Amino acid sequence: MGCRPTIVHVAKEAGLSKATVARVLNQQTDISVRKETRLRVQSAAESLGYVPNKLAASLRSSRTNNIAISISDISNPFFPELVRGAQDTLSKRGYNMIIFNNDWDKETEREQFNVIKRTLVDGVILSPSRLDLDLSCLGTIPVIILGNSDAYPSHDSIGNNSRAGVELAFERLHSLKHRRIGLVLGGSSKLETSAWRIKIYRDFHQKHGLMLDENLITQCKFTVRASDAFIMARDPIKRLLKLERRPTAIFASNDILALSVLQVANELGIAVPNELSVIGMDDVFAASASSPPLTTICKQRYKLGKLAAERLLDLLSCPEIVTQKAPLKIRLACKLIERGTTSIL
Amino acid sequence: MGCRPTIVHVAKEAGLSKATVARVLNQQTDISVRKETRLRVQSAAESLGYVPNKLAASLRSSRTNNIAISISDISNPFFPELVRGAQDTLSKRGYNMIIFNNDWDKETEREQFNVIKRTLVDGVILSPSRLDLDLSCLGTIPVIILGNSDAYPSHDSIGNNSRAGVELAFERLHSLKHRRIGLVLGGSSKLETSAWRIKIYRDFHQKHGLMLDENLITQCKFTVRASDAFIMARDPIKRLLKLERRPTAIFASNDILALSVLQVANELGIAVPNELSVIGMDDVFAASASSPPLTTICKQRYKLGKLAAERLLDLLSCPEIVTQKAPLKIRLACKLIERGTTSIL
DNA sequence: GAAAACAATGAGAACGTTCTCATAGGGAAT
DNA sequence: ATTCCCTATGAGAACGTTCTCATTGTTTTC
Repeated sequence: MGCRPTIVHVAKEAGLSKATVARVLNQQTDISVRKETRLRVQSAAESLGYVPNKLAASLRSSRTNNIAISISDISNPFFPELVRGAQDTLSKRGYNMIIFNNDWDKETEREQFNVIKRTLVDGVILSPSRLDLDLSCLGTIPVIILGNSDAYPSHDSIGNNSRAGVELAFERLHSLKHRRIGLVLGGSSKLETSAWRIKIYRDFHQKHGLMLDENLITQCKFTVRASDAFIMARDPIKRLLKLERRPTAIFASNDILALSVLQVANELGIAVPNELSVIGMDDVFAASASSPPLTTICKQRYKLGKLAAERLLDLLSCPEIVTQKAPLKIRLACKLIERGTTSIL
Repeated sequence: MGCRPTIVHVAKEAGLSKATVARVLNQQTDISVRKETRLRVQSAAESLGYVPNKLAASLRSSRTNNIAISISDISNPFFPELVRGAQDTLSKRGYNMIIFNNDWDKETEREQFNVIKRTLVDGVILSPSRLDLDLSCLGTIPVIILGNSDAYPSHDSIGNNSRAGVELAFERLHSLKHRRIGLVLGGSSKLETSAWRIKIYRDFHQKHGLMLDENLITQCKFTVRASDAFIMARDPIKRLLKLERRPTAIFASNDILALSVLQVANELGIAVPNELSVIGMDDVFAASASSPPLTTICKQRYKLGKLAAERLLDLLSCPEIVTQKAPLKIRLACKLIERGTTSIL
């Protein structure tokens, strides 16, 4: 036989109609099929090596069991574990995952939305590249937003409570008697993500009656690839660490930048944590593997993906909850993971 | 209109048949359609907000434009970049990628093969969990094997030339005057991957007339999650570094283990690279971000994924090459990336 | 003993494309 | 004028399922 056997072949082999075969093969336990019939179908399917054609099934039932996940870059250390969390949940329930990388590019993302719509996925897990994204072109596909933004009030969103996490870092450094704390940021200060961090930084200084030294705020270039960002951050960090009154502690807005701080400090002969405390953010694998291991604010990446997937599955199995209740807004708590890069002044 | 418009709606709107609409929308430039007709179709499609249904198209044409990639674990630092390389190539040509994680588990992998077959992907990029894998159940789907094994002689395979890479590491350490070189391996010595490394280690000693000290061979437990492997490796590594005659240099079979060496050495007050040289393997992101940055044998992960995808696309666009020629076997060269963890004795 | 209910199966439309073949119209060749 | 060919379009089957409705027995009910 040239091409693969279809349900019709199985039906013929078993001497039954394709309707009956379908009933057996779809395990619809509620529908009545004689036991003997069931066995006849199963042995016919087996002997022919029948494998159902998901395409045809999807076309007819308009359920594909495919989920799209749109992120900025799978090779950015932040994402793999998140994806894994989502995927473990999805595959357990028979869903496949299609990944899209948008490289933080609005146009790419837009084009991918079109692809997603053509592809007819059952749902989308979306880490938006920007806050002003038009989701309408996704139509009625259920979407879960990753991130803690309020830019999508009508969608479910699941994120980390990064603000509280950042405050946690500053407070910890303060309790360790640090009073000159550097802030290392990725991307321009005009970006929303940098802006609110600076605000928290200011509020922190005000709250504790500390003088704020603008020189301690360091902006690093934003780049798509993590390894590039790591390199590009070196110069501004070197400048920061060579200030005549250099900071005694640094908070970096992600682990990649924090690790860059560690490396530059090492090269300049500044001992971490004795002469400089460093706190990063995300708890990427490389953070636990540095020497000394990086103290960091842990975002629950795996759980983030897991919860997003679970919520999506809920929406799919029971669409009423979409309209019935207000959209779900989850903010996962960030934890301080104190490793080897922080010490009392 | 409740549901999305189909090609029939567009045809009606444009006052044409669906055949003509299909001709226009599929950009078949070789087929003749009047310019005016073309425009009429396009404006009709636009005004209705028509989005083609890929499912139906795939069912009819039996081309899905989906590629499956089966790897052990996307959250293992080795894979994201590889995946990215494949994906960049694929998406440029209009293919989507579906990811499967098998967690090194044969049963999981087998089950996923069934899913893949149901899903009707156009091709598979496969990083096999074992060497004795039965690929026959994938039927006639084109498969590209990732890895340098010869276990699949009839399939195309693309891998890194790891053996040459390992030799490179030993030779480099030798040229730096190291004569007591430790070997840190992941997984049991019975595993094929460990076995051939040990063989190279022995051959290296023989070639240079060095005495081989079995105590310098350290096996670390194999675990699925990289962060677990990193932790579990600490004890055996500590034992190695506390030997009365400890090695002056260490080669670890992957960066995760090498970083673990770095961390333990740091804790024991052993200065790297002055008192201990370390070479890892893979050039994972964390390797460049450690302090000092890790000298490592670089596997070309992005290129690996890219080449696999390109080859797959070649097979798809021109199936004859499968049968015409012998299977493609590519071994990408490994390079030594000398960073800060190696120095002359 | 007829009607009703139920269990088990079959027939065939529908999903939205692609693709093959047919057909209409118009110009060139004979 | 007839034939031929070429261009532009249409008609409708096919892809392999799911799903609705119909049909056939068999059992239960009054």
